[in-house]
Amino acid sequence: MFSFAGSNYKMATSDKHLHILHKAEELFADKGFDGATVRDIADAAGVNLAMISYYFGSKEKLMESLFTERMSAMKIRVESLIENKMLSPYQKVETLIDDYVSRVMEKQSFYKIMLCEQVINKNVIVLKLLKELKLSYAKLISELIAEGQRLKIFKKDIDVMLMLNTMTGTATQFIISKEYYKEFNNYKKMPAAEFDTLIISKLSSHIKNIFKAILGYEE
Amino acid sequence: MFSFAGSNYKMATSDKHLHILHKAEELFADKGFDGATVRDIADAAGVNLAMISYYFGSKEKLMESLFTERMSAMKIRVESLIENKMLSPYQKVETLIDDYVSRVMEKQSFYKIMLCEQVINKNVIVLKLLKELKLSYAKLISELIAEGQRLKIFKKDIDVMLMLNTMTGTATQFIISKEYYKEFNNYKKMPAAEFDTLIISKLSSHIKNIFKAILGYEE
DNA sequence: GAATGAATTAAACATTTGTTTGATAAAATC
DNA sequence: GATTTTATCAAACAAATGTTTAATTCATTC
Repeated sequence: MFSFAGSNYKMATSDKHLHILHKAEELFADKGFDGATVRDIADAAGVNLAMISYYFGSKEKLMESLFTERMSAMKIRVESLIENKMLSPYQKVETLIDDYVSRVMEKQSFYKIMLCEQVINKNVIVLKLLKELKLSYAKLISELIAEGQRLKIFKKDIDVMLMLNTMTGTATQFIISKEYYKEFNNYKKMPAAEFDTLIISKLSSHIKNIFKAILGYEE
Repeated sequence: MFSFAGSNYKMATSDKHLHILHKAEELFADKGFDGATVRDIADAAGVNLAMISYYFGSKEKLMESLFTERMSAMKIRVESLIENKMLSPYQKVETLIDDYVSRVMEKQSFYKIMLCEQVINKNVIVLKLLKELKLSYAKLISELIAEGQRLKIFKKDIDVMLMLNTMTGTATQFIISKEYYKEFNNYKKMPAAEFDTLIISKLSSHIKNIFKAILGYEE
């Protein structure tokens, strides 16, 4: 029996696997990898302490599992977008931004973890996954930009990685200073869900404007 | 006697205080607050383990001391810039960006720590300092922008905090993905110091261009 | 329905953690 | 120069940590 959301019911092993993973994700985001103890995670997931080692091998490997799970999904989405023949280069850029912003807002916990892991650089497997994602991402976008440059709709001499830094930086910076934003702009009484949709559109159009300026694109 | 940089010489108490603080800063940036142990810090600073508690009271208070020391300097610099009557609003914006970028690059360790602390939000005193800085910063810049708007050199309806997010986000995102940037742009053979000065000017002009677009400013 | 394998458990394990102690050395004060 | 205060140290402390154990329950297979 497995206690979850108040009621008890059986859960497939792979589901339980995921359930633990996502509870760990929340705790890692709130307390950091070293701050969240295996006991915290086991309690939050409603499983016995020993199950963490039993399922994942170790706390470190649990973190690696989380990264593998979350990051495999990301890469596919970007690649399929780039390969879409129906969209112009600028439409691809816009879709990319929309996609990125909504994904960051939806998976805030994971993006917080990514941020800390990039600072600390301890787990070599996580590091490798991050590097792989980052470089392949930059490469894909580079080709996209180059295509736009051939079509003379984008400026020459664009620092792609700096541009991407601005997108990821703006979005991740936002999730860690969300509360200050609320307070400063008097959004404190607004329901959380409403605020989130509002901010997704604000962030998206903000970044799109920036990208237009960087790319020298005019519609 | 106090061992430092290979040789032994006496050091004033307040200097030793600072010396420990800055060694701790490096370790917190590399390993995170929970990852860096008091023993690590004592070893790195070349002092006895017990001296940390003796000087600072606790590991947490050591962190708070670090924040108090580093952040008091920041606020003063911004305020004196804003009050400078010799500069036009846009010149102030440019100086602000130059100032911010070079400070982030110069104090990379501390900005890494700030990033993680904002994610984790554990130490209430650190949290309070961060909030205070962030809001007072946004307020000052808001007034500066409003002045530019009165003079009709800046656009209306500017989301100041989102704009600042872009500046801080781009810069901090850069310091945590510096190595990828080097690799992607084939800067790997360049000496570290040369790369740093290069990147300061690149980052500054990048952010200035973005701000020009956001503010609708033309020279 | 007995036998096999997987899942779950409470307890124990060895380290590591931040902090304190009590003794000693150095410096400052009178 | 004696006394008081401050600084330093090795050792000890209790609590917390990730992991393992060995027993037990559950599910599946024959």
